[in-house]
Amino acid sequence: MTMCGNNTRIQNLIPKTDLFGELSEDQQSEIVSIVSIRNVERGEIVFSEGDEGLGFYVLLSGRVRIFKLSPDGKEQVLHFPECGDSFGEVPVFSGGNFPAHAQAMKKSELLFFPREAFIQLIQKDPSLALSMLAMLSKRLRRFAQMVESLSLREVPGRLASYLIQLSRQDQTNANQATTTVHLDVPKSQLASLLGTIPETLSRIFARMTREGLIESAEGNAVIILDFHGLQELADGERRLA
Amino acid sequence: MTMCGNNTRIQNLIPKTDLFGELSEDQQSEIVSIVSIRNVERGEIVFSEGDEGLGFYVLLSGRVRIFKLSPDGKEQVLHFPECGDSFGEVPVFSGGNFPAHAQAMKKSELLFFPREAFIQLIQKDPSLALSMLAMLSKRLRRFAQMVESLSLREVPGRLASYLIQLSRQDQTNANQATTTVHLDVPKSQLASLLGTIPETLSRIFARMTREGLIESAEGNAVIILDFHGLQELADGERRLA
DNA sequence: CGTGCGCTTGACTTTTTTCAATAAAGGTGG
DNA sequence: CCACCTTTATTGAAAAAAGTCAAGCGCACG
Repeated sequence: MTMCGNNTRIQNLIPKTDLFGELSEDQQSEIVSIVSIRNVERGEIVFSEGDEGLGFYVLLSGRVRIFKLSPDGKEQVLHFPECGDSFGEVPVFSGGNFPAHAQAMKKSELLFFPREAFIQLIQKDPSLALSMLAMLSKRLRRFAQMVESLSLREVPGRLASYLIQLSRQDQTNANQATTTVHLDVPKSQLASLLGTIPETLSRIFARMTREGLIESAEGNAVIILDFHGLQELADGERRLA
Repeated sequence: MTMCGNNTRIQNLIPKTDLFGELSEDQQSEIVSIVSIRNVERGEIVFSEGDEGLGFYVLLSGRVRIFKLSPDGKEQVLHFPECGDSFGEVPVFSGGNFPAHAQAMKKSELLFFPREAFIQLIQKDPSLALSMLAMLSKRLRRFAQMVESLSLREVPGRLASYLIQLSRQDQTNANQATTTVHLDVPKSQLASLLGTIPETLSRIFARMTREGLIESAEGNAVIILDFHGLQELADGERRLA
């Protein structure tokens, strides 16, 4: 039920996703035939925790956050899908409802995969199943990491890990004495991803600056001075004053 | 390379697992042909975080804990597989190493599934893939719950949730005014599962007792008096003095 | 009948959150 | 282009939650 123009766009983007990139052209057109596209505006809720999970999504463009909400309104971000990543798959395979909320942080394009049709596709095509298993396994690994991080490390260590991780992804040379990384989300959202609040995050950036680990954290740019020091923080071998 | 006696035992147990219960007899014997059995003693490490993941396990009998270790020796339990549950699947599908440690808490019997052979099985048999997707999805849901719990709720709320969950599983009537639940792990391990330490857990049991939410928590038996009060604690609508 | 391990309790410290106030930044409409 | 307003970020002071350290109890097991 998608328009022709959309189908062309989908056909161009499907091959770039982890999930479908390795499929044959025939298989890819089968995918195209079951998906629909959904455009969402900044702030729009894609789905809420507890909604019936009739299918899952793939992020084509824009930015979405997946998060939990506590009774008193505090938020914990579970993850930010990258473009090409799927989200909301859990109820597709285990039934029931979405385990978390999904909200667009800016205008975004999503693909929607209806549950039944997708399961039929998997049954015809084990390699698709393996791709999905790989996707869920990676997520599981990151969640395990997150649990460890929340429980076993203090906020400075979690932030240090995050900065190191970012600097690895960033094209700039991670072994330079001085490296600039660019936060891909507002600091308030980063706080929520790290399991803390903006005030605490702000104070820790300030302490890191005082100790010469970073030069500054202004706007979304963090200038790293002491890579090795950050690594020690992340490993719990060092602590901030 | 398993002995005949073991094969019989495996054949009896395979049908009881979530993963393989719905397969045909032919498919089940294919499973039997690739697995090997592994017996472990109390305290024995099944695998360590960072080990190469050459396959995954299914718990047949006994008890195993999956946990993370911090540099300074603190532990966070990720989960306790039930009999019939698989664990250590992540590297099978996403490659790389085990994301956590697995240790037997008592003498246990495990099935080992070698990676390559299992993947070939999946390729022949999409319903096996769907079972595994369901297993990983359920785990993902529980991990998301755990992250929420660690980040958004205090220890009393986490413990209350755990007790309520236990009482639902327990055969005894959950709507009785007074219900006794039996902890299936030592309190020190429960503390680690809840992301805290034994001292804190102990103090919270004491506070719950003082407030009349439970009558006692002696040994592994917790006698619940005020089910509704626990629910309020879990939902953050109430706090301990 | 010790010995050791798991559990409990107390006093104290550390980390993080809460509350409040202010400053800076970004977008909108006059 | 600027004034305004909302959102986002920072900083301080105080409170709360949980962790550390230390000591003691009780029960199981050798």
